[in-house]
Amino acid sequence: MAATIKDVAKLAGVSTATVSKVMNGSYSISQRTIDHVRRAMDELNYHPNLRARNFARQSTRQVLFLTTLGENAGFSNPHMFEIMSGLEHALGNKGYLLSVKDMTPEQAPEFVRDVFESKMADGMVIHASVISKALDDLVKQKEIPHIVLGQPHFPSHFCWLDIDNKLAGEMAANFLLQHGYQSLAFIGGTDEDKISAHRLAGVLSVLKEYDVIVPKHHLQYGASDCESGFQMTKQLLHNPNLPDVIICANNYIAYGCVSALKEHQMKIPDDMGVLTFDDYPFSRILEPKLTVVNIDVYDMGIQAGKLILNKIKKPNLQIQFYCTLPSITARESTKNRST
Amino acid sequence: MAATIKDVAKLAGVSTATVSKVMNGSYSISQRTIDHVRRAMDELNYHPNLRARNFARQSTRQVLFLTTLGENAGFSNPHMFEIMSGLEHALGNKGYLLSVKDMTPEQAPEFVRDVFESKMADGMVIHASVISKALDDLVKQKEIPHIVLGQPHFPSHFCWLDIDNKLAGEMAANFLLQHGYQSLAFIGGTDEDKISAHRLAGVLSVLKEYDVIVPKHHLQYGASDCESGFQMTKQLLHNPNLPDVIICANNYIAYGCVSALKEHQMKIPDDMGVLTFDDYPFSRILEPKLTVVNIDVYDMGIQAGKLILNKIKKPNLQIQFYCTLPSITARESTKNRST
DNA sequence: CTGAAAGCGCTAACAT
DNA sequence: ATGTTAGCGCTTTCAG
Repeated sequence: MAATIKDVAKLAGVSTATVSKVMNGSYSISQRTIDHVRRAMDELNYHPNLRARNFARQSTRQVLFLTTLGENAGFSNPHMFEIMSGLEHALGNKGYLLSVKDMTPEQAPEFVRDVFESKMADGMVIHASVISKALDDLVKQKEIPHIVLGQPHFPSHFCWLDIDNKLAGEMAANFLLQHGYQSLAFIGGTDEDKISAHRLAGVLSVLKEYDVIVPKHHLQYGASDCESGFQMTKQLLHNPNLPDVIICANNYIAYGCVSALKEHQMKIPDDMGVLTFDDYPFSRILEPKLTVVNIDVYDMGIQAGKLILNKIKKPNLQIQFYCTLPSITARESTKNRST
Repeated sequence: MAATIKDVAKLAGVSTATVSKVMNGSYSISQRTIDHVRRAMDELNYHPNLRARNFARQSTRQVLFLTTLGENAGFSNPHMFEIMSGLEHALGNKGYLLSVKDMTPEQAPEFVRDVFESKMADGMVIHASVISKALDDLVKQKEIPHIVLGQPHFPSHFCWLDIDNKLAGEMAANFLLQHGYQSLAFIGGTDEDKISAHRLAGVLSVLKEYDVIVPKHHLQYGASDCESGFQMTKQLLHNPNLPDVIICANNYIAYGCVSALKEHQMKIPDDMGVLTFDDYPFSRILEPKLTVVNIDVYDMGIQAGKLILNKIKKPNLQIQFYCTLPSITARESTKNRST
């Protein structure tokens, strides 16, 4: 049987209260006693029982990550796991443990309520894929410490965190203009693809600022996959009025775009520049390697961890965040044309 | 303040023991009482305090997943997260919660010991990337319920679970021979890459069985990346004695292989067949789509979950497992030559 | 600076 | 079929 606080107390010749104080760093204990207790703990190889501690403290030092974890999630959504890694690090650093729970939006309200009432976790990080109006009501009413990953697509009281895709679009456009590109095209998802839409909005806002006119056909919309990227690029090339660079809403579209350009014997970046968002999964492997506006999802996880810990400490903290700065990685698919 | 078991007992006019029995499905309670208690629970919106329950039960219904979660892990090792998804599902189904903890091999022994002594979790799933001889000793001595994901590269007492890469190699070779291929080449990693080595061993064992001779230069070894795949393929093509199919140890090598074949104007599958292992990340996207021997890592997670739950129930269960059957997905990069 | 003792909320053995 | 009660191991208040 493992040693308990009583054993330590007995061996050290003090009370259990004193042992507890030593463990928790109370100031009112003499160095002498501290040493005694420490020695006793070592000797007995004492490890405090966390279950008892959690119970007594009424806190588990545990944060729950709620998300949809379908089969193939590891491959189709590595970003989520990257966020999770960051989250774990931020929590682990502060002695908190991260737990993961697969969930549908339908199950979420009941589960969240249960977790909260049963004190299973001190706080929750909720992926936007499982939120709902019902969850919003619950979370607000019970004042449940939480952070939502991803901007909710409906008005809500959630405290959330997201990537600034519009800013990413702005950075892309600014970068290209500064490098002497004058005619930008954008191929991306339809309006349902909010990420693509935000990136495009950022691009357009910069172009407008600089009074750059964008011909209608320089904006192509389609599905967010390779095939669609291929088709959209062909559409673009069909019109004699060519852009000098194509901005692809994501890596899959970029893959199709590069294929189409190659088929048309166009050299990248000499005949056409290519820029995309997100450094995954093709941008580093494609020939030529692509210039990207990258988003640091790992850092997003860290931020989420810090936020939820804050929320746990000060539950009345009321924030709605929008953050993580994108960064540009210039590679071979663009060049400096201004020189 | 949330309702406790006492409140429920009082309202239902029974003892707390009875309420507890109702919750835990004891058979010796009359339907009448059950109904009363249930009603009282609903009325008070009672949720049992898990911290108290864990404490009383001396179990947390929680399994810890220990792994190295470096920055970029989500992108570089999606398989691990896919396993994790399967694991979560297997555990969640049985009412267990999965927690995740980043860890170095150096930290692992102390942490594992701590988890075990402190009863923080009922069992652990340990990724092979964090195991060590020290951990093996500890786990054996303390009889800690665990499953290691991945075959240890040293003699140990661990209970582990892995993909049968040798079998995957055998399946690849059998598949190709059955489809009329007669001269197989293999390009893969050096001996350090155990996965590649096992796959090759499987291939060779089948070829030996059928008395197929493999010319030395049909086996190429290099790094496990695209560039190396490219180079190894060029080496292969350099010799006039060409194989009719190239088996690539993994997707990255396959990517380089396909690039090299294209550069040499070789048509796939007409001039040369290509087969690879693992359906990620290029095999479904490359032109042509690749025939693969796939490994169901999600299922591996499920198996791991079932195993660890078994171990938790019956700690003296002594097994060393080797499992998850590979499966073949035939696509465009191979054809049937026997007709 | 230290100790006694009262919980924390639930479970389970035992008694009825 | 149901109730009594003794823990589970630690924290924390209050008294000394």
